[in-house]
Formats: sequence, structure tokens, C-alpha cells
Amino acid sequence: MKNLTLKQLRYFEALSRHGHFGRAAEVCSISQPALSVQIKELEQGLGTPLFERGPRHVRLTAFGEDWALRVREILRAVDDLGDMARAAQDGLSGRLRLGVIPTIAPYLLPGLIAHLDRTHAELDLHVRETMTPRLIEELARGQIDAAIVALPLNEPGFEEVPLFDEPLMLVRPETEKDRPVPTPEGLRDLRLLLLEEGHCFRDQALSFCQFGAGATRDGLDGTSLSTLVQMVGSGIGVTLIPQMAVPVETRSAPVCVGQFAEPQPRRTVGMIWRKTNPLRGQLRQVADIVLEVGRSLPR
Amino acid sequence: MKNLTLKQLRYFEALSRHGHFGRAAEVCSISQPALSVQIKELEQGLGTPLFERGPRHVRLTAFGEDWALRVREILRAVDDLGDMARAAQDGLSGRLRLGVIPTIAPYLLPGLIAHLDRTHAELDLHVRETMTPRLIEELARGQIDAAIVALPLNEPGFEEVPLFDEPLMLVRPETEKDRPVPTPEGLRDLRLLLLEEGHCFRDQALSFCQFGAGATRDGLDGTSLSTLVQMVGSGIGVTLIPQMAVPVETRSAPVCVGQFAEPQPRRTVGMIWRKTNPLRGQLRQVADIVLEVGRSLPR
DNA sequence: GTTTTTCATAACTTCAAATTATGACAATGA
DNA sequence: TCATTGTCATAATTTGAAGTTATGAAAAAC
Repeated sequence: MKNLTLKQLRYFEALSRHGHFGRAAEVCSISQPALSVQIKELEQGLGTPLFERGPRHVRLTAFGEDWALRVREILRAVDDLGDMARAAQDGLSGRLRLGVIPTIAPYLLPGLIAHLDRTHAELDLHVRETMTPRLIEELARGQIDAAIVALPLNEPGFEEVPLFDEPLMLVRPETEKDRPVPTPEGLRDLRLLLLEEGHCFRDQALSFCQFGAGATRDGLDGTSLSTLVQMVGSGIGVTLIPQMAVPVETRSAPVCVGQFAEPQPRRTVGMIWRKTNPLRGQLRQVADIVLEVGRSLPR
Repeated sequence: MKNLTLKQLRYFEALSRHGHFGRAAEVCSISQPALSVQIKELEQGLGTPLFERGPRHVRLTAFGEDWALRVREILRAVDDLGDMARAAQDGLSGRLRLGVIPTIAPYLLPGLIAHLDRTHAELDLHVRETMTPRLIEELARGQIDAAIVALPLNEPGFEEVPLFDEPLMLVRPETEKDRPVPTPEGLRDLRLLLLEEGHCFRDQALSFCQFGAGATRDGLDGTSLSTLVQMVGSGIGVTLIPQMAVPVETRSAPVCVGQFAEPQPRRTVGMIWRKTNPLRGQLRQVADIVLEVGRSLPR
């Protein structure tokens, strides 16, 4: 196994994830035969098959699975090597791939992008908006450099930097403006509209209302905070949104916003990245900027 | 930094260690210009110099130093990939590079090699004999797979397996056969012959005699246990040798062997390897065999 | 000032790794 | 059942990266 190449490892990794020679080859920007040959040479060099070619699927062998784990680590480390050069010439520049969860992105990003444009024009910011578990996965894989999420997560291997926290606000139809803000228990008797499964914000809201695992909830699920607020506006129920969403979301619907009594529900917004990411110096700078932007959001 | 290759990393590593293009190229089995070009491309790809070319030396830049640390880790991990295939088809086979310290090698190896030849002819055993610190270094670098040394070492990242322990014996001129074996304190008044600096066995012997750091010792240093025993035989002084060395070393010199009173000085012989070495399954098997061979040594 | 050491550059060569074209084989569907 | 489709392997050819030898340039050593 003297003439192993990084290309082969990259091809292997692609094939292991796609389970299909054609598609993996496309991802690698090479032809399918080229991939076939390289995989074959890899297997010959090792003396063991890595894939099990079925008529309708290509799957990793048991050994291949073990191998893939190490290969992914290596590829990540190699990609980090490239980033180190940028990290060395510190100052924010180059490509930076940032993931943001959907309940933060629309409110924080406009300010963040404007700020970065003004102060760090050299920075080539790529933003990816998706939910927390996906972001964690992409961070681990090195597909993004950092993510802005709700903390804490306690993922091993990741550095978490809490930035600021903010209360969750109650959104009711405007007609209920003068009625008192209910307690968490009182909330349970209202029709509570929440984001669909998978959003961490949904879980934060649920935990405030202390819905147990088994408790049924008479509510509807929306795909975005914006949708939820519109639904509230049409009198279907009530919902919770984070404070940063208030100015944007409550402008265009007949709703009113209420603050809960202490202890208020809150969420902590922060950044995470892989502990070993060589860009961590840069990322700390970005975190400072995110904090600044977060603090200056309209209340 | 998309077209980084493993070859480049290997060349980089070689150059970083030799500090000389010509010699590094030779180690890599390529011509000097080939190495020059690859290093240049590496530096161009990164946009940062990795080496500082002085008129009489090639040294890593500060950034290069950081880089080298990661590169070495990567290369080690890559080399491990190859070993995994062998590890998978368990059973002892293929190349196994074993380091042994000089105060164990001559006594244990004949039996070990004979045993392995008999029971595992498939195994291609390479033995390297040198002192502990060097072995540790080579283990870390992946140049050897395991080492037989005196424990404990407590090196982070290494797995230590104690195998057996044995007493250290006193070797005196034959003429002193009937005199009582001295105590550790009594030893200090004799001319004690020891191995030269660097041998861990020297330190074990010294610690038994409780020579402090500052204490001067009226002794001579030898380069091997064999030399020491010959010197004892010619009446120059006394020495300590491990029990396993007794049959071999005391045969050809007019010396006598004495056992100390309890608490006897002892040393523990064991094996170590990198915790992440994929061959650890195989190495455990080898350890069992070493134990067996060790136990069956003539007393 | 000549020689030596050492790295860089240039011109040419070689071989690994692409490409395109095609084959084999099983599953799918009329 | 037999053509059709999807999918991976093989073959022939081309391309280009990485190697070689030859040589240059610059500083150090004698």
C-alpha cells in the first residue's frame, strides 16, 4: 500500500456516501470508468474488497465501513492543512462557510452580511441555512466552517461559544391585546402553533410549556416563524417566537406581542466549530462580530 | 489547495527532517530537482513559504513548523490505513517491525525468532535494536510497529503491556564467590561497572544503589552487558545484569553470580505500541508469544 | 579567484490517470 | 419472452503531472 493517493481516498469517500459509481464519479468530476479503475486499484492494493457490488446497489463491506471512518478523518485533516495558511495570515479573508439555523438566519444575517461587507470586504462568506443536526454533520465533515445555533449542544469535538441570549415572546391575535399574558400552564389550554419537527426552537418552546413526551398537543405545525405569525394573525391560535424575530415578523399581521413573567423562556444564541479547525482564530473574530450585530438588533 | 498530493506531503516531511534538498530527495528515491519542484508547488498552493532557504541550511518557517505537526499525523494515519487490511484478516502475517532494547535483544530474540519461525512462518519480522527513547520516537513516527522495553514508561498515546519481571543479579569476579552478597549501600563502596548513558538499564541499576543525582560514582561505563561481564571477569569491578542475561554472559568469563536479598532489584519487561495502531490485535498475539518465550528462558 | 556546495530552472521523457467507446449482466417492463 | 434500461467493468487511446538529466546561479570555503 505504498502508492496510495489522496485522490483515491476522495473517490472512495464519495463512493461510500453515494453507493453509486456514476453519481460518485460525477461528484468527483471524473468519468465513471476512471472511478471504477481507481477503486479497483485501491482494493487490489489492500488485498481486500471495500465494496460489495450488488446488482442494484454498491455497499461498503464491513471492513470498508471501518476504513471509511479513518479515511474521513484523514480527508478532514488534509482539508484543514489548506486552511492553516489562511489562518496564519490572520485577519478575515478568504472563503468562510457559515451555517445558520432557520430561526436565526432571517433576522441576524442581513445585519451580519452588511457589517462584514463594510468591515471585511475580503471575506467571501457562504451561508447555509438548515437545522441543527444537519449543521453538526456538515461541520464534522468539513463542509462548513462554523455554525450559528442555539446552545448548549454538548457535541464532543466541538467548541461552543455562547454569544447572547434573548427571551421568547408570545404572539397572539391583536384582539387579545388587553388580556393578561398566560402562564406556561395556561398556554397548554390555548391552541399553540409550532414549527414542524426537527427545529430546535420547537423543542425549546415545548419545554417551556412543559409538554411531556406523551402529552398530546392540540396544535398545528408551520414551516417557518413567518408562517406561524400569519396563522396567528388569522386567529387560529398563538405562538412563541424569539425576540429577534419580533420586528420582522409582526409587522405584516394583526397580532400583538406579549412578554412572559419571570422566569421568562429564553434561548442562547452562539457559534460552534470543530475544536481542531485551523480557522478558529478567525472564527473567534467572526463570533465577536456576530455578537455585536446581535446586540444591535432592534428590539 | 485542491490538488495537494500525499507524495508532496511525504516529500515535505522528509525535507523538514533532513533540512537538505539533496538528502531528502535521496530518502524519497527521487532526484533533487523533482523534490524542489514539488516543494515549490506546495508553497505556491498555500501562498506561504514553508521553508526558509539559507545559504547553508534549509529550515522550516514558523508556519512550516505548525504545518509539519499536522502533516506527520496525517502521514501516520495514512500508513495505518494500509495496516488495517492486514489487521482485518487476523492471524499473524505480513511485515512486523519490532524494536527491542539492547539489554533484552540478545537474550530474548533467538528464542522469539525460532518460535515465530516455527509457528508463524508467514510473519516477516524486522528487528531494530536501539535504546528506549529512540524506539519511542520511531513508534510515534510509524517506523516500527511495536517495541519490547522495560516498563513502565507512561508515554501518552501508547499502550503498555507488562509481560514478566525478573531480578537483577550481581556479577562479581569468581574469586569473591564465597563472600556474602552486599546490600545496596555496600554496593556503593565497590567499583560498579555500568552501561553508558542512555540505557534504561543503567538507570534501573543506579536507582537500586540509590545514587543521588549529585553523587559521584567511581565506575567505568561499558557499551554492552557482555563487555561489562568481561571487565568483571578481569577483576576490574562488579556489575548488575538482568537474570535473562546470566546464562549467555557468564559462561565465558571467570565470574560468579549472586542474588540480592529481598527486596531484590527487578525490572519489568513488556511491549508497547501506539494505541491507534490498527495492528494492535496482532500485537497482542505477539505479546503472548513473547511472554511464553520469556518464561521459558533458561535460569 | 577558483572550487565546492546547494538549490533552482529548463528541456525532455515517462507513466499514471484521465477520456471515450464498448461489453457484460441482471433487473424491469411490455 | 425479449427488448430495454441501468449499472459497473474492460479496452484502447490521450493527456498531463511528475520524474529525469543537464545546466545555471549564488553563496561559502579554500
